[in-house]
Amino acid sequence: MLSDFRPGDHDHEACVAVALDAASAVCRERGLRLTPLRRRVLELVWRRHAPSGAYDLLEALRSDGRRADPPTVYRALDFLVGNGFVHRLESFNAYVGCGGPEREHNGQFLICDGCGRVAELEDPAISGIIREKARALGFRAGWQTVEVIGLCGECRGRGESPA
Amino acid sequence: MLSDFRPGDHDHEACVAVALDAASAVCRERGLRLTPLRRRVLELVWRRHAPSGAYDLLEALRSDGRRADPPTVYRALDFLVGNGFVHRLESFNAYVGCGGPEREHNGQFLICDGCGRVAELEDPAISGIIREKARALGFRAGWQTVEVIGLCGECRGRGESPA
DNA sequence: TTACAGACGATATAACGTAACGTTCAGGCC
DNA sequence: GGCCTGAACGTTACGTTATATCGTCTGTAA
Repeated sequence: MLSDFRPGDHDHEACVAVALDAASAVCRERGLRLTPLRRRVLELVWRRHAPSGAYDLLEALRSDGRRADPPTVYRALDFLVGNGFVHRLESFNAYVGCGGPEREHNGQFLICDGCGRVAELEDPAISGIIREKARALGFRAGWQTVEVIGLCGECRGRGESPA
Repeated sequence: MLSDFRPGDHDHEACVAVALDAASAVCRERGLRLTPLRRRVLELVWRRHAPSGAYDLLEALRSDGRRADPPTVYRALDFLVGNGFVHRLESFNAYVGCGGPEREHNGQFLICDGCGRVAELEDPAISGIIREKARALGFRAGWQTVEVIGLCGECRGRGESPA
């Protein structure tokens, strides 16, 4: 698992800092430029464990006092998604921080319908069986989008009903 | 498997007709109204084995001479998706006909990057392992979105390169 | 210092989707 | 038939998500 449903009381500042440090390190390693804008967008994405929409991020950038328009945030997201620091959730048109940017991967996402939090798996059994079943039909699988809506443990405990 | 990559030379008219007849039958059974508009949208979706965007469908309705605006096509799609005649591909914001509308299901989609055609699986091994892996994390899985981009057999044969 | 490339600013527009309200039409009932 | 009702549809307006294009700035290196 690459990122878990963090308990509500975890040290979120530390959690964000770790993610930013990891991104810095990876960029240094690969000769990528983690510019202030890109770093800021990554931070904004990480500040919520729930998915952020591009226009939420845009508004946040503007609250920083920065002049920002859609291409600004989309360019930053392109960089972050392209280099594996952030994932896009297709079924939400939204973005979440990646828990393991050090290596390429094709994760699976559990999205809680109660609290909106997201956990990221990278389970070879899942990706493997999908690849195999596809291959049996003559299909060579490239990228897999696996997104599951449901209820996390905490929300089930609180008796949240699925939408 | 609910629908395959049909060979380029299959009898597409028949293929569309079968889908429309199946939908008619299901609607009759369930007391649903397959109105001319809904039927027409379903037909338009089926005329391509590749996904159709809502605005493509809108334009096609207009070419029919019909006055149509976005809510028209979205309402028809809501009906068709809600009752299982059509699936929405989240990663494309697009729609494809469903090969097995008779019963509820949560399929998996193989989308060819070469020709755009889509195959629909309903493989219990895939949905099962996802549900199990999620459960191991305390997560109760509801709806699964599984969409795989890759190359179908025909396109691999033609040497199409993945994008 | 010049040349170059990548990042960003700025404007405009494309693509996808929904809210709200009025009208029409099919089906049931008297 | 005439009336009622609710679903479907028409219509206007708007909200949300994403991209094209071109100009400017800045850091790097010849």
